[in-house]
Amino acid sequence: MATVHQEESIALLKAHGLSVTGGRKDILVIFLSRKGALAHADIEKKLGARYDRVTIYRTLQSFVDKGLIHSIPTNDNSIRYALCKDECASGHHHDHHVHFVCKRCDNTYCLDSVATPSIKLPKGYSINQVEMVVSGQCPSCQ
Amino acid sequence: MATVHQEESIALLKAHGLSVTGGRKDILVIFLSRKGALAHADIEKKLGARYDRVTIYRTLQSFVDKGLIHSIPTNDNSIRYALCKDECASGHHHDHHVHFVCKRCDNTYCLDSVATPSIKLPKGYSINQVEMVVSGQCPSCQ
DNA sequence: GTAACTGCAAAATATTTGCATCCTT
DNA sequence: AAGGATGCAAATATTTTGCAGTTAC
Repeated sequence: MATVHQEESIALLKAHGLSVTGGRKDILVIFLSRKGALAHADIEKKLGARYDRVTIYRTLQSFVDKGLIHSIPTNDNSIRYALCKDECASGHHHDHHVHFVCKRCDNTYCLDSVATPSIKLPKGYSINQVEMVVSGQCPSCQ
Repeated sequence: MATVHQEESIALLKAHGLSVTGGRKDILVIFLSRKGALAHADIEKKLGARYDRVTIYRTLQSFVDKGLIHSIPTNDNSIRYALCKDECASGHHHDHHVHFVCKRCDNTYCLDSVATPSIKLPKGYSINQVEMVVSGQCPSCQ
């Protein structure tokens, strides 16, 4: 199982034009094995002291740049990252799904099956991107 | 005009159970005269060196606590604050309107006239709050 | 007069940058 | 071998906390 994610992470890195290194593999495996979104601090905790904090910053940034992960806005100032779906091209994210934050267990999920509803804005606004973050309680916490 | 906001800010502070002080008045006047949302840094810049940075932190926090302003999540890690509508009670925000971030001028607007569309989640999720942030170009920047 | 707000100093935390070294391709 | 990734040190930025003095009610 860990092996599966190992190989998948290598393939993903290559597919996104990133060189395969230990740190990138390990961080990507964390994303692959844990479905929810992760904050910088979560990753640091899960990695133990294996990598420098600076490396994590740079790795996450490179993942975002290459369209491997995307950031999810939260109102508590903690940016979280989640894996992108295949449609995400480098630099152009098309994550038109809804993010769910559980107020009980604090996990963040990407509800891939739920599309962001279409929305109509007043005259003069052009829409580029829509982010929708729903909070409440997830199934495990009911 | 500035006078109008002065008096309005005093009334708002009292209505929300906050004592009226110079700093709170000045910060609230900024929110009242500038319709868009503001980040901590924006406020600090507009205030000049009149108040300590710590005071601004604490003032914003007290405004949020008392339901005077609410925070808007953005994906660039900068929390922005905007005035709440009347329906916002202390601690219980009911901001079911859409936030719009202009990618050109970087202003954030609360589109009060636009309600967040209703959404249906998979079984097991209970919805507590919905945040919707649309980005693109605002009318002034077209 | 009392409770709460403010400024200052300082601590704690988070993020960025430069550079030398090491690793991937 | 060359370019990029990493670790370390340090600079910078952000946020929090404690305390003494001041102000609002």
